[in-house]
Amino acid sequence: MREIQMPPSEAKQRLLDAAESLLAERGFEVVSVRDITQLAKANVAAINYHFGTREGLIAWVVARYLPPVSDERLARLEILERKGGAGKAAPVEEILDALVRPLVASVRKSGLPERLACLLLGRIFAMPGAGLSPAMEEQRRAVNERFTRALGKSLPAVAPEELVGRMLLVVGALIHLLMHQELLQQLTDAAPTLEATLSRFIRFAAAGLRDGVAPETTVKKGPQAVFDFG
Amino acid sequence: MREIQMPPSEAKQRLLDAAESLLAERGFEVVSVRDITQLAKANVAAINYHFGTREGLIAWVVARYLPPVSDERLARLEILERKGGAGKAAPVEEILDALVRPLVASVRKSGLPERLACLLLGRIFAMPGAGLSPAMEEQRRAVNERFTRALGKSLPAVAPEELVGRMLLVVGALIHLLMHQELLQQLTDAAPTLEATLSRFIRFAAAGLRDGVAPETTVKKGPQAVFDFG
DNA sequence: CGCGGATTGAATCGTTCGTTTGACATCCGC
DNA sequence: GCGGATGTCAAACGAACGATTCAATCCGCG
Repeated sequence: MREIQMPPSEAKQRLLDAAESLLAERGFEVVSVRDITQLAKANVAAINYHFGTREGLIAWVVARYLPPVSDERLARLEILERKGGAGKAAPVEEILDALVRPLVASVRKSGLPERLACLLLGRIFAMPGAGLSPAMEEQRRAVNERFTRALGKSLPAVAPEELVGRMLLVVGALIHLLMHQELLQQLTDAAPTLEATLSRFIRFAAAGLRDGVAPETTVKKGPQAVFDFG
Repeated sequence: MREIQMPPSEAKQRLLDAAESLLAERGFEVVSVRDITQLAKANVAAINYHFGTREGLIAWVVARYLPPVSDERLARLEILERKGGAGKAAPVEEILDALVRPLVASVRKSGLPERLACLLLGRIFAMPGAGLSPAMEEQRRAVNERFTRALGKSLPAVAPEELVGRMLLVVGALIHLLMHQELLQQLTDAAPTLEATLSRFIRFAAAGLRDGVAPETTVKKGPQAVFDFG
């Protein structure tokens, strides 16, 4: 046939990249292996060769995004707690910052357009119990538990069950924000940056978490923006 | 053949009920017409006969849930505003109550178990731009706009774009709550009622929406933003 | 050079998808 | 009773799905 051939196994990378884009754009359930191979300019068999099954490829995509975010979240939280010393509880805003800032790091690091990267992260966090590998599932659970405990220390006046209930709302708000951030840019005239949007999320979530607790019993962060990169 | 035959077009109702359960449990994208007809003990062709297409059936299911909720939401909001009189703005909590109470009414009215009904509502509100008919889409948009304006009157100190951003978070928290309410029942020992959970949502959302506002502030003019959250 | 593992390609597997067909059953106004 | 709506049924349609096969090709290494 005399056809030139691609360098070995760049196809694997192309498949991962193509899968990333398509899964982000359309969702995990409606993207077919043929969609992916077509965008990646690869053969249908390549997916099964490199990743075993379609689910295997999806697991690879998730594994490229979720663990770095989880690790950095935990690392930031640990730094935060160390900084405060033994008895001190960190301000709610800073804990939420540790939860959220790894997301923008992940978005920037990925080669994807900001919109797609946010969509992908949103979809990953929105699919608990459906498709995530047990390891990823456990990791996500551990991070949630860790942050809930940390917030509990900063909000001793909030009963543990109440805190869990509020955290469910916090996580939901964050997921929805990630998946529909684009709406903000067409609803408002100006196009807010991702940092500004997440900063608003932090203020909103902190206010919600703190609801009903007397001001003096909570460690508060100053009024300055959490996300001031520039 | 001598086969008994079902009463005329009870099958249509059975198909709707079966579709409701399955769509709630598994999601709109992964339920096949054969899944539905099997649960409904009906023939595969019945779906196309009664609803035209698979999407037609889904539209019927959505049309059974969404419009009543939207109508009652608007009705409650109107009562609220009438009650307050011309210049008075309603309390934030009462506006949020008008937003969520129709949900529990819909859950109770539906024949579905509470868990499934909440799941279905959550999935409906979570799929903006994907699958909803233009009429439903517009209805949802109108409700969002209406409530955002009402909240803007009660929170004149919050800039309109800021309010839109916060509403995105409110809606996200509500959707996530509807879809993962079950988690609360296994994370906490006690099983909170739907009303209690939604009441917590109201307090949380009100606190988040009110963040940073002094008790009394000046009234600002709202812009002509189009309101469309998920 | 030639061997061998790694990778790709075209073709095809069996399955499931949504939809359609046409025969058959039931009901109702005439 | 008869005939046309109204439903239901088994069967089949073409298309798309994930996965597999197997020969062809590439590349490092002897």
